[in-house]
Amino acid sequence: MSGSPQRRRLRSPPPPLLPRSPQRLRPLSRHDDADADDDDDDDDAFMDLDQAEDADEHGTTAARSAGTSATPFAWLRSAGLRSNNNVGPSQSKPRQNGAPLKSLAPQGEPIVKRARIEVDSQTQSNELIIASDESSLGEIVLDQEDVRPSRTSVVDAGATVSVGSQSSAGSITLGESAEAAIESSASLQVLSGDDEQQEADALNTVPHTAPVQSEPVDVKPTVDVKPSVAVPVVAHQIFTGVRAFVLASGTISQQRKALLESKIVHAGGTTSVCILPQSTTHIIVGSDLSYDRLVNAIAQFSPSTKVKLEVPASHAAPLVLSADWVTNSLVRGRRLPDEDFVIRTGPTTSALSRVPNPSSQESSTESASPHSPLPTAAACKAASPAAPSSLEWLESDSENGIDLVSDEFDSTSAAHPPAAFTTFRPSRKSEVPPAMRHREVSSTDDADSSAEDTNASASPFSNPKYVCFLPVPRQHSNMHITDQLACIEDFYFLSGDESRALAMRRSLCVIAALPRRLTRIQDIQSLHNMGQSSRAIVKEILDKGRSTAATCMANDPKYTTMLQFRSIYGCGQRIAQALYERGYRTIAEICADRSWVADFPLSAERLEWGLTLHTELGSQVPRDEVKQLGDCVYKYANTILPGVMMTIGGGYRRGKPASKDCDFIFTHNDSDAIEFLLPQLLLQLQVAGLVVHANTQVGHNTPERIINYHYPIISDFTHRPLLDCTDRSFTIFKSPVSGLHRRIDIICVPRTQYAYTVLAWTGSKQFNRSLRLYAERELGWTLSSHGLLQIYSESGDSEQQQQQHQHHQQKSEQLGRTHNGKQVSFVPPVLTERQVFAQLKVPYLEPWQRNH
DNA sequence: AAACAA
DNA sequence: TGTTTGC
DNA sequence: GTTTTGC
DNA sequence: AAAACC
Repeated sequence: MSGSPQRRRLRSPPPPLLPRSPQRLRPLSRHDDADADDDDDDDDAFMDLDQAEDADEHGTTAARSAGTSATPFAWLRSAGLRSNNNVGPSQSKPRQNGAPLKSLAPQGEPIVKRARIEVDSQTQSNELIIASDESSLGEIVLDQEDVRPSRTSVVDAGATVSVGSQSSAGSITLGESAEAAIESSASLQVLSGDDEQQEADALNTVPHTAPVQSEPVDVKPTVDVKPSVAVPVVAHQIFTGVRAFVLASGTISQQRKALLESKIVHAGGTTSVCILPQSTTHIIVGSDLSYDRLVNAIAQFSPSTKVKLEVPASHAAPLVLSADWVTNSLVRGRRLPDEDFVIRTGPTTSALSRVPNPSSQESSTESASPHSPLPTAAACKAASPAAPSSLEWLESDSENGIDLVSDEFDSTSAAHPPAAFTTFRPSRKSEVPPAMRHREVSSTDDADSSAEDTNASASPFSNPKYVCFLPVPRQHSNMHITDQLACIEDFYFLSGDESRALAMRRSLCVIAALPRRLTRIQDIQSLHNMGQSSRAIVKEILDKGRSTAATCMANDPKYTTMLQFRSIYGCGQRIAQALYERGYRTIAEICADRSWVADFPLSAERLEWGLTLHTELGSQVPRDEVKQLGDCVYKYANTILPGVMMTIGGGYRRGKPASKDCDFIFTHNDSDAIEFLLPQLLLQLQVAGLVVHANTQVGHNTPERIINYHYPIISDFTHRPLLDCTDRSFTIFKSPVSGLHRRIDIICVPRTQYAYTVLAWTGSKQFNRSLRLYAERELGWTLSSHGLLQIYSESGDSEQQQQQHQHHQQKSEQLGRTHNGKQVSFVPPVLTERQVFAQLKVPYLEPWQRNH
């Protein structure tokens, strides 16, 4: 199979025909950034399908990016980058002394001798960069005076400088003591060329042999090898020196734990898999744990530790903080004071340490604080002012475990915890009575009301479980709310929290579907997909007109910058983040300095196109033009294959006045006829000079055939699609209408799949996800752009048996094939979208009602 | 869904 | 098997 | 309490 | 973040 030696060759497409000169690019105009599109769907169509486009991108990028390269940022790499705007009192001293350390082995590691410290005044995030190329380093403490926005100071490594609080951004609270020191071993790291992350972590724990540098620090005027592209700041290294243990319990699930850990590590901190008094600096817990659970859990993870639940007078043991400390700090771009997030739980059991939020009654008084990321800090302060009760100590029988007081038990990434740890994990027995699992999800409530019987009274609005039952128009009476929810969704997505982004999008859909302007929070109190957080946000908007969280997020410099990057064709969340961390802050910088090419070998070509045509591809295609382009392409197609049918999908079909791209779906009643359309069509369009670049995937073709249609066709034959015959091409089209380059997707499918394909490519994305989730959970069917698959549940409660379809699939034979390990069969295909809705038992929604 | 990297 | 991107 | 969240 | 699943 595989065969494809040539496959590889095919993949290397001709270089873009367009000018690649970066210089020519104009910087992105301000306006586009934000969002003209974003959100919504712009992307519209969705579907599944296929794959990868031209150059591949993928993986690696993110990971390797960091270290490798060279480029102007090399100096950064070699230097220890460690920014630290806030050195918590708790960590500095204590750590230095008792820290368990593993010796740093690296022999040739460069050590920082001279460092350059810079405050990023632009973002006011107070990021510091410490760079150096020398070896040997001592304790370095920054002096407050030296840290001023826009100032750069050269610090000797051996010297001790103290950092006081910084005034400008108002927040950095470095230890109040002017002494707050940045422990050299903890704060300065030498990143070697590759793998900085790991090394950094490793180095982090290493105490330098000589804590104090005796070495003379040569302070020769450092040569700040500043890269041409400014802002080579490592973003948000706000957790430097932090070694956190994240307790997965309560609101912190395993998944959330992993997410928090990755964020901590990303921001310069480290994590551990158990609690070690001398190494762990913070214990991150959910704010909903009872005192008993907390004590219990901590005991299980700390072989011998004293943990205090209060802000300590001394800092000998780890601090127990709410997870909000991490998230709020990240959002704010600076490390918030520990005190505001200390879990103050008295043994007084009762007090469930609902931590920060006083008014836990969301029902009536939902202040945005409960879980909304931002405002919390403030809320905390207000709420937990006075009495820090006495410090509470938790003592666990030290014997309990092995004495692992060594770092062996620390793992930077909890991902691969040593087996040994398993023993320390809390034995969470889920002895839930198997009973009560009524599978009757019936309450799916048909679109409207119908169900909800019991307490239907609550809301005057229809309340289905899945938003695909709700008609969502493009414009509605609560745009002021949904715009802000969209902002929060985007923020979550860009920050890597896809689950929250999804939840926020579902809530957005619920609000967008309301028939009239919302005035009373009670009206949405019991609606599905409107949870505590979403309601709190909406309530705040109803009360004050604006969500604090949305506002903070919208003003977050990293977020706005990444939004810009994401507007580049070929640049997704991952690459946007990598670019940001590499120091880029504007698209113009990316155009000017191409050093990233080596870092994203798999995405480089696509990015080149995206950058070169950024302004053109970034502009929306007016409805009229979409139609005209459709006519244009259709003429070519109909000439090649008379009788061909075409539907314009995407946002156009949903009624948007302008779209991000154009989606044209072709079919033909003669099922086999469509088979050869795409290659020929592309060839014609290319010859005509309309298609400038294409990324094509052809479903069931022979290699020879593809080779014949060389040019823009890049395809692969290793796999046979589950339901064959999906030909698609993602092109860059030179519009004869506007003269601008446009993104056009051409999809060709057999008539039997057409309804499903049009449905899928019409979107919106969220509508698709919701519909597919509903189909799977409630009907046991898998919906894709090719058709419906019935999954045979082992329980054998087969509903109507479907006759299967002849379709070949790679691994399985005919009928009883498997999909994701389960037995499946095809549901008889239908010819119209309405029929698909009927099959799914979902009330039909017109395309313009699918703007979810 | 699909392509890659590991 | 896991990551990334895409719709 | 844990898993899933679209394909 | 929310809901389903066990």
